[in-house]
Amino acid sequence: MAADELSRVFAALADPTRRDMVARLARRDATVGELAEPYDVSVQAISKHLKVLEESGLVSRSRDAQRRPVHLEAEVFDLMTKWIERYRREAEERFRRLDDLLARLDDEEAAPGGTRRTEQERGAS
Amino acid sequence: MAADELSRVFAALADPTRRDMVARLARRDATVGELAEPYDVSVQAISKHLKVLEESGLVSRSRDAQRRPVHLEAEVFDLMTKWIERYRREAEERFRRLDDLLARLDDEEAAPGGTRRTEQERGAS
DNA sequence: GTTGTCTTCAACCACATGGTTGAGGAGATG
DNA sequence: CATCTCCTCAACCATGTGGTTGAAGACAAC
Repeated sequence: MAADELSRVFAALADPTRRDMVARLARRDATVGELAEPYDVSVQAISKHLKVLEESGLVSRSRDAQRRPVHLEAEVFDLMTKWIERYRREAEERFRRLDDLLARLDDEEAAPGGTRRTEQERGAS
Repeated sequence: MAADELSRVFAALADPTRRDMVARLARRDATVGELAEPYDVSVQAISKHLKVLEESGLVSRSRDAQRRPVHLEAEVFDLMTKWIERYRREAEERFRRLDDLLARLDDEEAAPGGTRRTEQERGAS
């Protein structure tokens, strides 16, 4: 998997177990044992998932005796939403421009100037 | 990788080449060849990336002679943003409540009733 | 100091992923 | 028909990922 942060964050959330852990951590911090409890896998497997989440920046760990409380770092979400929203916006603007174009073609069709375009050619759905 | 759609979408975007393709497709549709041109990998590799994007629902392909124009399906972005925003909101509300709690503790400290909490115990950063 | 609890490290395994090359399908064009 | 272009399929390879078990580190508690 690529090394840049955005890739690590997307990859970290591309696993249902890790997404569920993040969902639970949004409500409250938790220890590794608490996090592992609901799932039918070893604690070591959860420890590995946490390592992935930590390396993506989604999660941080402190220390409390033998325990390692896990805390969600929600700011990292911004990285993703900024990326997504940027291209969603571009795609939507482009779609809007296409709407304008189709509307203009409709006008031409209704108006004097002879247009050769048919409903068919424009791909009526 | 897990089979559910959200996992597939996150996984699809966890690769810089695929993210770049999505970014370019936000501006305009493109053929496989056009998409492959900027990258230093084989066309077959790009074809594989497109398969991943298509199976995640981020992209659709039509047909134009031998060409297979690729189109971005931006609605899928909503799946992700909804997931992200839900837990970001929960985490923020929780943070806000913590702020309230700390403010209330400050009040108690300043007011009559003897509280045992010290600045230390609350973990002043 | 020994024991017990929480967690991680290491080695291993099965399988997915991203890349390669080579062959071939689908269609336009000579 | 022959050929060229655009694209995908198949086989292969190296590496990454998610899981396992066993050992061990860090700390509390007896």
